Amino acid sequence: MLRRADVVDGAIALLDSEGLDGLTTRKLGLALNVRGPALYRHFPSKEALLDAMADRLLEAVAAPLPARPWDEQLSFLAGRMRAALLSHRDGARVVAGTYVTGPNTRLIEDAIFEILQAAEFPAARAGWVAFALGHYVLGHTIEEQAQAQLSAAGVWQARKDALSGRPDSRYARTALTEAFDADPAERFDYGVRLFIDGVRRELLDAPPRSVN
Amino acid sequence: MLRRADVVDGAIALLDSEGLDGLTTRKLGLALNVRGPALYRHFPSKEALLDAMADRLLEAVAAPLPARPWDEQLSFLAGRMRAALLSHRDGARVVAGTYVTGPNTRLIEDAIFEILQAAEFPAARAGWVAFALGHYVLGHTIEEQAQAQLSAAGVWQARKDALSGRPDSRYARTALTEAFDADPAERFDYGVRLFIDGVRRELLDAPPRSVN
DNA sequence: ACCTGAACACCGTTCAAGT
DNA sequence: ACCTGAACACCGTTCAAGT
Repeated sequence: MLRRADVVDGAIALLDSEGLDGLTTRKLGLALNVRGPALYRHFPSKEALLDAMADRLLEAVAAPLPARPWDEQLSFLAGRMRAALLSHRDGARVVAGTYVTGPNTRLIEDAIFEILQAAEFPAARAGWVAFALGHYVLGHTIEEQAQAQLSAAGVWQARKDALSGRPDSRYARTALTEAFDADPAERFDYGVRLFIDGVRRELLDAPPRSVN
Repeated sequence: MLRRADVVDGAIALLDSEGLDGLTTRKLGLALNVRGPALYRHFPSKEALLDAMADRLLEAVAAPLPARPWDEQLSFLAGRMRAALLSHRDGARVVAGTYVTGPNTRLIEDAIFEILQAAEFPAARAGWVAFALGHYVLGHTIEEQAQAQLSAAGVWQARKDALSGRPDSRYARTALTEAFDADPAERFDYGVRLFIDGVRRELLDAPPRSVN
């Protein structure tokens, strides 16, 4: 008998082999030794299945954090989110497609709030920080996976080639080649660091009156 | 006779009325007084059309910037990107779907490089800054539009209601309600500011040796 | 209770044929 | 040169019928 969790797991496995555009109810049914319509016992629509997949993809992110200073924890968590979204083909697009609101999203938000609270960051802005960080991670991973698809074809190299024969300034050429050739993980961490530096400055600007 | 630019414009108009999922070659054909297959004279595939739409959506962002300090210019540009992606239904998803590489993307990148060069920001990291900012904007607008869809249904309100009856900490509840109720534009600008503060710190840490 | 077969109303894309 | 009609190989989803 088919269990709901098996459907989600099977869907994520099929995502890896077929990609998001190749993920159909018929193929998923066959992979689970069932016919497509049987899936509708567990999910009212394919969209609902995608929602469940998105939450499943974020599961590992909600694990407990090592004890560290707040800035390292935030950076660590961002890295974990990125790793989770990249761990399956089109993972970022799956999560971006649904407005994420599953249980794991809440757990991750709570983790960020605990970090910020420990750092004595104002509660009124903690949600803004959590959203901003999440949006950065989402945007970055979407583009990383899109770029990976294009690299598989030759499009990426073609764009790099077009670069060298351009009338751009030396500054622009340096900026672009350094960005294209960089290790994506390093480029990602750099953005996280800029962001966290901004958070730190916010802490210094409006120091919490912890002595009251 | 059908011109390529008319197809792109018609597709964006249809995007507003039907949404990305309702944008089909058949409907677009009819809206242009033609049958679906006629579109293949101008685009080798629907994906190629979506690429052209993405570039078209970013057109307004590439306009010249007012003379201002670098940080205001960066913030202004980010706001313009956001406005462009939000100006049509599912605009962010259209841009996220394609790995953006059209002419307007290049113009926007160049604009950022000019801003950073004027601020004497190191060329080797300018591309990283441009990408990071773009990824934040993309992630934010995707979620903004997804949230807007859910608001149209009642899902958003439902989640807010679920919030009040939760055993969360006071800190988490404050953080979440402040994030949900905030003006999205303000929340967006806050994230941009964190980010720009990080860029500013980078400038102070490794000051360019402009006097050589 | 759980699943299937057949059907409905669609898709993107191809291509011979029309004008 | 530009477009259409018809067709191909699919989709998500519904639902009566099977077991």
